[in-house]
Amino acid sequence: MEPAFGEVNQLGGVFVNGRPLPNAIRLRIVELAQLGIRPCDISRQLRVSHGCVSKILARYNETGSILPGAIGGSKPRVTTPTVVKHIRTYKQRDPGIFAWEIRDRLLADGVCDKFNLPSVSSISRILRNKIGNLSQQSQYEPSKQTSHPQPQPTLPYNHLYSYPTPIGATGTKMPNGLPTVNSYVTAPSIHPYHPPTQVSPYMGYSGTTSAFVTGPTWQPPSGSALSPHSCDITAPLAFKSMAVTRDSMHPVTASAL
DNA sequence: GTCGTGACGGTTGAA
DNA sequence: TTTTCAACCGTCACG
Repeated sequence: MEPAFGEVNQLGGVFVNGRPLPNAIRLRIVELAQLGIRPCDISRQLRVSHGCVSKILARYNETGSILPGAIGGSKPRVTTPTVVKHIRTYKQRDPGIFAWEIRDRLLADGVCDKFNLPSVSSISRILRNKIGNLSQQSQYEPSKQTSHPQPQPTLPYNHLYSYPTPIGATGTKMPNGLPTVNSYVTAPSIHPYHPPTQVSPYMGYSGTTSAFVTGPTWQPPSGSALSPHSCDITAPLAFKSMAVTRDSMHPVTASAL
């Protein structure tokens, strides 16, 4: 894991395997596409594989976000304290109850929905590990809250996955639920990347990534009709805040520094 | 020549 | 502290 130099693709572009392209590049891809430039030309121009261009554009069309998905982590926990509590209750009421019956009951009682319903094996594990050796009082009883409270499990991934509409926090969102491309634009706002001082994997892109926002070759679109999502150019901060919340994903800052 | 897609090797972070 | 696992990434090759 020493991505200081990155790798060079067939087009001569530099990338870091396993890491997302910089936001500036991603943004540039979307911008060029909206200017009517074909993906194959974008691919050549930015030296990004056409598969990647295709993927980023597809994602943008689908989610309205140029940002990559959340890398790493685990699925949100479904065995919340509440769920465990209910399972324990079911078990106490009916010691012979099967895990699958508990599962059905959790669903029927509205404790869980189909999205956060624990698997039978999870329930079995709970019965074995948390309830089987539970004396009488619960470790989740408020009166027994000696350790730190369990992290609220109903939102564990939301903070990561919320950025398909990444600027929702700032309220810059189009009626269709998608942010505008232009909301990401405006040079000073796109500063998630420290300019590659020495050896950035992205120096292969016709200059630094900051060249995309400050260089003479790219004028930020001024809210013309090129955005299918209309033209809100009032959100330079939107991108900035988004970048801040996701700055950990930045290849340069995360890997090369 | 263009584009969509799946395999692949890689990174990441929660459990 | 280390390992495991499942998410994601971009590239490449194929059709």
